[in-house]
Amino acid sequence: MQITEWAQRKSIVVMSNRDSQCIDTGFIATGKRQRGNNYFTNNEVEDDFLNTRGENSPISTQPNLHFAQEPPPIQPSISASRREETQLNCASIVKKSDSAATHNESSSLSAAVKTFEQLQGFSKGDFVIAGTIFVNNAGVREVFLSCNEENKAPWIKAMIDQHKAKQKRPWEELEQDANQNQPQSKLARRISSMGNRRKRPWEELEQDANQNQPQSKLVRLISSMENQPQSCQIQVGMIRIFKARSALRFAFIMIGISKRQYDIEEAVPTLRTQTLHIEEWPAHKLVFANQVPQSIYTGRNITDNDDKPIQIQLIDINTGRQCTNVAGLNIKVDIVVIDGDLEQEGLDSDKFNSKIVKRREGKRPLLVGNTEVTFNQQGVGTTGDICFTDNSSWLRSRKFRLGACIDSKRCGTNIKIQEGLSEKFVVKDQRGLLYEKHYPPMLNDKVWRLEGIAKNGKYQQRLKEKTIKSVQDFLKSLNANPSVLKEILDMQPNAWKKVVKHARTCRMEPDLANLDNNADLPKSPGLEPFTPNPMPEFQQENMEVVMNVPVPTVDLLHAPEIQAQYMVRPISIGMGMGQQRDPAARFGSDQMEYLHPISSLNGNNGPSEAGEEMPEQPSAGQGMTMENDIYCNQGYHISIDDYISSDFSHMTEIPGLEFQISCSLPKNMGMGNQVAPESNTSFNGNNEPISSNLHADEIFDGLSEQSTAIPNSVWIESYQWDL
DNA sequence: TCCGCAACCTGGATGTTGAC
DNA sequence: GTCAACATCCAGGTTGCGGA
Repeated sequence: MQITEWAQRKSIVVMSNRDSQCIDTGFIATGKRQRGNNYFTNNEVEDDFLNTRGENSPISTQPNLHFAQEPPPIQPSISASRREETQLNCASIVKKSDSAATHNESSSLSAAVKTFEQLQGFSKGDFVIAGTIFVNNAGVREVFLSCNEENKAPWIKAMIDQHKAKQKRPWEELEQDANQNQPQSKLARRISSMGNRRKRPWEELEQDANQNQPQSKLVRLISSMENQPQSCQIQVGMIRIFKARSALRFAFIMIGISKRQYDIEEAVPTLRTQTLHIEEWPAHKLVFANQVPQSIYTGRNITDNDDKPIQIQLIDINTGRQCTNVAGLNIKVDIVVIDGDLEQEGLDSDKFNSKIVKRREGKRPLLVGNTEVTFNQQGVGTTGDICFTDNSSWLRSRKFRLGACIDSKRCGTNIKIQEGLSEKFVVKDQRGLLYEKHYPPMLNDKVWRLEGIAKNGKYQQRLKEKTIKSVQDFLKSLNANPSVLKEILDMQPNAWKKVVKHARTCRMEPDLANLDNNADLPKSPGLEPFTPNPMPEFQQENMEVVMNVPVPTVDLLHAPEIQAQYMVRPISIGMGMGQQRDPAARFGSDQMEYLHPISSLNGNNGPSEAGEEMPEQPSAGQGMTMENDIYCNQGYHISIDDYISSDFSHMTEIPGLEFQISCSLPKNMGMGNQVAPESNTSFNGNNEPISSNLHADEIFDGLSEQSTAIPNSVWIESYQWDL
């Protein structure tokens, strides 16, 4: 069945002035046929068509392909009740259509119409339409909707008005003034400079899309309306909704339905009719089964996030299931490089082929190695050793995708299989490994492995002058006196927070001493996040105030008998309103019921239920984890994860909430003289509540600043445990 | 192959301007 | 006065190129 034939039968011009491919066609909405009028239901439309054909057309199995024998007649004005009825019917039709759609929902005609309704404020009930959807090489979908004569004119007018309203920009009038030799206003100068500035990526994209349009959309719209021969009674309205940085770009074209028969090609010689064959719909598609890393280095084998080979599966589009028995098919899949700006949505062979990235001039083939994949009997193909020889920065998208396609001729099959695309990723020059940041950083990493500190950059030089060369040095300085370190770096506040946060994720490994400090390979990217061992037993009688810094880390290195994993987490955090360590005495009996321990890392915040019992305080010999030692007033608590990430923002929004933060360490953990005992602190100052949006770092700064002023307002604990 | 240099790109911070 | 949009500045990140 051809659209041309269908259109001629229905006196509908299906048109496109671009190189577009039809991807969907059918009736979007019709009314219900009743005695005395000529509304059609979807099924009736299909029945009519089949009856006309007198045979079981393959189209009957194709969703969204429902053609009526006769074109919808002129529709009388729709009453409110009729409109509601129609809309209900339409919803049913669309739902049915959607459920049976054999291709991506976002590519379907009904999805386009839904979008159109939302953006333009029209209802399907306002018009009786047939429709078809095309996608051109630029990835823009064009939806052709036909409506009845009666509603056509007001619809077009409304579309134009809305389009004008959207296009109107405040400076346009001033720009016009400037063109008329009026003295330039500041705004006009700004407009002028805007014209010279570098275009933003989405503007370039828009420009590309517009290059397919020799005239503005509105000009074309009006022009086409004026120039169409009366005999055709064709009115064309067009609005392009362009959404920057989004693949959802629809161009809506409304075409009228003529009551008369006419020669389509003669009447509209510049328009091209589209052909759709049922055989063109692919039944299977290739899918990348595992995820390609977001960044890949040249010269490195392409594997997934788990360092396993990339796998490709053959999927039945209709069922969505994997084809597990392909033994009889001689299928070989080629792996190619695709421009990252190609989207899965509306993917077809032409678009796929047009986006294959070739090598740059003078360069080696972009992808080297075994780029041919053979399916096993389970329908899974596995890539061999393949790697990139060139980075992806020279593309506008700056990203590649891997593409999987099948050469039908070479495979000796007529089966059409939709090409597959991986997620987009960046391919970096392998030299990038030389300055890659480490997540998490290691203590013996150079300090420029931290975010915000460039190799040989300004900050590294400043730190170097103060003999801060490694992450370990950085953390030492941070713990001893963060304000001094902050002063040395003299960073922007956000940059400072960023580098501190990154440094605090520092991870230590048992074989630390054996690591090569200058090794440039990424350090164990797949390592699991640090998990502390169970804490040893406390010996409360050995309590000793030792420090005030939030993250006891560096000096612990001098206690080799202590396992590293104790070092990167705070041992205890106290949050409260007073000095006593006994929460009951500290908060008073009236608040006791709201106090509760942090017994897990689930991050729950908020008042606990009344009546919850106070936890027992740690005592000698009692197994206790640090999570059990975090309190605050008003029934809120802070999780260890929050502490690690230094994010107290949700806490500081609580009026009246006061912080008191302290950390304690076993006294034999080698803190030595790094922290002066007199710097033991609290952060409730003069018992004034903290109500501003303080970041953890600011809290810590406050700790230092206020420590000497309130020497006795301390709630710090220390325990010793047997190691 | 490694390294240094320089140019360019990118993103965040900040200031300016006009609309409301 | 506030907010949004935009330009400008700045520093880190990335990459091409040439020399050792």
